[in-house]
Amino acid sequence: MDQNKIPQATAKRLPLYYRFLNNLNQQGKRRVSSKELSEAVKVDSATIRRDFSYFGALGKKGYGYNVEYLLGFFRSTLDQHEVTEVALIGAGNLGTAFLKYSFLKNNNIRITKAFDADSSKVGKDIDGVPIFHVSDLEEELENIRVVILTVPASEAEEIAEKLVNLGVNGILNFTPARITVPSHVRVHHIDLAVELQSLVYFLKHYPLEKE
Amino acid sequence: MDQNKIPQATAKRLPLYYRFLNNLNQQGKRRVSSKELSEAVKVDSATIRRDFSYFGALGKKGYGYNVEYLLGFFRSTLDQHEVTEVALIGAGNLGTAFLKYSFLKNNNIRITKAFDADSSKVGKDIDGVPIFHVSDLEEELENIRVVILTVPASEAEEIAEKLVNLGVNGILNFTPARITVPSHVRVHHIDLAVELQSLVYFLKHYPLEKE
DNA sequence: AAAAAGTCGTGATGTTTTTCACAAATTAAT
DNA sequence: ATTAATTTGTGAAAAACATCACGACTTTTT
Repeated sequence: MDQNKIPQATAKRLPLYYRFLNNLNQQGKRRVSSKELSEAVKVDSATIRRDFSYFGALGKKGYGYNVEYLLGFFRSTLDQHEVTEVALIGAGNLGTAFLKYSFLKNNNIRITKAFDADSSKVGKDIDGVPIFHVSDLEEELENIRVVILTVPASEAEEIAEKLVNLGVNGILNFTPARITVPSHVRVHHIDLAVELQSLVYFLKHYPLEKE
Repeated sequence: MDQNKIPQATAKRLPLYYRFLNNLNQQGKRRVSSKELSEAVKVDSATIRRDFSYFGALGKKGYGYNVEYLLGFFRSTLDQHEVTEVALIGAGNLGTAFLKYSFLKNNNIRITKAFDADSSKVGKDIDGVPIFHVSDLEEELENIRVVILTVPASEAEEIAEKLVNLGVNGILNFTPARITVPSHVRVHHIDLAVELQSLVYFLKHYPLEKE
């Protein structure tokens, strides 16, 4: 579609840069160097310059980057001019955390509908997001193409299949189940237990320098 | 300390393998091939074989891997014989999700204490984990070395510093703040907003094959 | 006006990770 | 017994990613 030349590793960092540039801009900062950015987002400054360079020469030698210009550039690169609607499936603790998570208000992604299997939650809303019953997915999902999946692991596979049939092509999967989907659907897994266990493993087996 | 030869990418996948082997074992399965594993955890089978090979020849040609043997091997590699105590700082929605997250019961990591700034929560417990006030960190944290940080972003930096002073050397940071810590402290960032935004970006710019 | 300091963009290099592809070994089928 | 089908473990190649280091240009200081 676009420039498929941008490395995936770079693409993953773009939202991070974008958020930090927003912060800088709100603080009234006019310019920023790759070194400052590096300290803030904890990414090597050469990596940052390289990342930016995939989009052309965005900076000025001896000066750095103009915050407003860079912000505008990333805003359009990240399609922040249009709203992306997202649905949340599973309004348990984790799901609720997402619905109340104010950092999503920094950008143009909106969770507009939530679904749950618990009838007692249906009809209510959390932070303004209405909750529907999962059996109403077909009628209510409409043209939403991205969902956050925070259901119990045992439900994941079945619900994922239903979602795909309804046209979803992006799933942010927080369940430990590695769901199987057709090749045109993208799934990003965030596996909380794995993250924690892996941190513990690194601590024991990859000791860091004591300063 | 150990074999620092194991690539980090491999180390990150170990807990995933471990969990899946546990499932297989509970299902009574005796043998498994890298191909089956691959389909289940969505990692290329050659990568799995390579990963395993760092630990020696664990399988048998023409046969595959013995589930019980492999499980036992990973159990000790991942130090599952001893319990790792973890504290949770910030018992909001996200923190509560962790406390109730049963998948941590599959392994030997235990969240034993939670802390929050909200006095009305202090003294209660969530799923058996007692909640203390953050001002009592010094007395209560004791010899816990790993924490899950689910506080508001504005508090992150200050609390992280306090934690480090109390001897913490591993932080699983769910706040959008990129905290600054001494070099002997390991921080893994999980940035929910970035993950969601990055998924949306990939969907728009890296279209997948239609089958 | 000149010198010093700062900073980008990028060629080149180094590192890490993934993947291919196949000999060797084992199991299963005939 | 023989043949066919599996499957590992790994050398080698490829791909992806990060970092170094420096010329070129800009800003700041003297």
